[in-house]
Amino acid sequence: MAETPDRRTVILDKAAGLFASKGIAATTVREIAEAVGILSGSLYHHFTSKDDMVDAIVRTYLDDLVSVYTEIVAQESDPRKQLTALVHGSLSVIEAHPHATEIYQNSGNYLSSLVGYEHIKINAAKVQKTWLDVIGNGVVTGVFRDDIPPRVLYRLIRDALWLSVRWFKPTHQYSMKKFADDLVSTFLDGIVPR
Amino acid sequence: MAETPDRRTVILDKAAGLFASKGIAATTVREIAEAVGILSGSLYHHFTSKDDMVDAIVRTYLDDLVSVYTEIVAQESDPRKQLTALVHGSLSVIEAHPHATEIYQNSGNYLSSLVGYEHIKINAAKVQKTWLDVIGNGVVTGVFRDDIPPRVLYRLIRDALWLSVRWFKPTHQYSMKKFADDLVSTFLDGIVPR
DNA sequence: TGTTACCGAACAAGCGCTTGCTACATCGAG
DNA sequence: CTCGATGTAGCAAGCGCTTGTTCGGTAACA
Repeated sequence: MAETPDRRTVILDKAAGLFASKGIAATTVREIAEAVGILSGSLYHHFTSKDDMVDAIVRTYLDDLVSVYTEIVAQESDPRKQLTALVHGSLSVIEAHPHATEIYQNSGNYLSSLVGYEHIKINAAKVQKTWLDVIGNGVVTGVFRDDIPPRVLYRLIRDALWLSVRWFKPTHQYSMKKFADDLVSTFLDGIVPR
Repeated sequence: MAETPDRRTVILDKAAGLFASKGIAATTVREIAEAVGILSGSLYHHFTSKDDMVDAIVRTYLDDLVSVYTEIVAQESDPRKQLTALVHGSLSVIEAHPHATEIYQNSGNYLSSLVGYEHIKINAAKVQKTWLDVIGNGVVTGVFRDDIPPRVLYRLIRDALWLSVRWFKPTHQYSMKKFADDLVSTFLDGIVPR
């Protein structure tokens, strides 16, 4: 166990918080340094550039997400249960990396200009494929409706799910798990009472 | 009919396109000027600042949105039909102001630092209240389920609806109207066949 | 002759990043 | 145990560049 958390980790934490709340371009390296308690030049002992920090944040986040998704599709085969697990799994990743999630959802156009963008694109494609496979499988087996294109269903769920990081904060009365159940139920059963 | 479209309008159009695709902070006034075919300094004959352009773009957009919503709730009383009309109305506003929509959805943290932010906040509150009233009314009258908080339902629909500006482009086979119907149907009836 | 639209050139501020240097901890050789 | 060598972390200063913005001049037009 590290008694003192790694300096590099602290910097990434502070940077992620700033990137998430102000945007990447609007956050200066001087602000990041001040949040950590050092001067801006000293940041470059730990990272080669500002974009290097961004890359490290997003990379960790996406790797975690992909590994969670991989395990879900390996352990479950029923599309309905898979979809439920994907929602719960995604929200647990949001809880683990709230700042990174927000950065990834908000700053897509900045990320696409990064040097390490290939790695991001590959993982993003994996994530999308997972959802499309699960939904497509559900349509084929008849547990999901077939009159709406799977890619449309995916996008609706995807956006509603991931943008919750912008507004949803769990409370005693309304936990993250309850929210996940409600989200799943809304999409599976609809708003109109059955 | 204006034979030559207003210079100011042309500038706002080009600026909105750049803001939407690259982000506001990442777009320079020199880029905007070059897109119009003038020098950066000449922009300041038409606008007092870069933020002034942003404000004009978002202001027009939100005013249009609020007026569309106002007419909908005035002409329709059934919550289910109101919700359907809100979705269709929103998507027509997206078609009319695609760039402004994207700016508003993506650059919230930049907008919140604007001087004219009060006007934005007021209209944003009006929009939210419209949705919450419609959903809340549906819950009270029993046409919408009551086991999920209305503000959660609102957010799920809102995010799925407005983020479609990022990915949905109507085609011959799949029109905007069809997409609107599918989105309404997904939320009202759910993904599982009834 | 005034007004409108724009040019051309510049300005101050702020940006990411680099550099030369110091203080301190660690550690193997004597 | 001691002591020089080495690596780590940070400071202080500033460089080159880009940014939004300003301003005097000018050409076309009414």
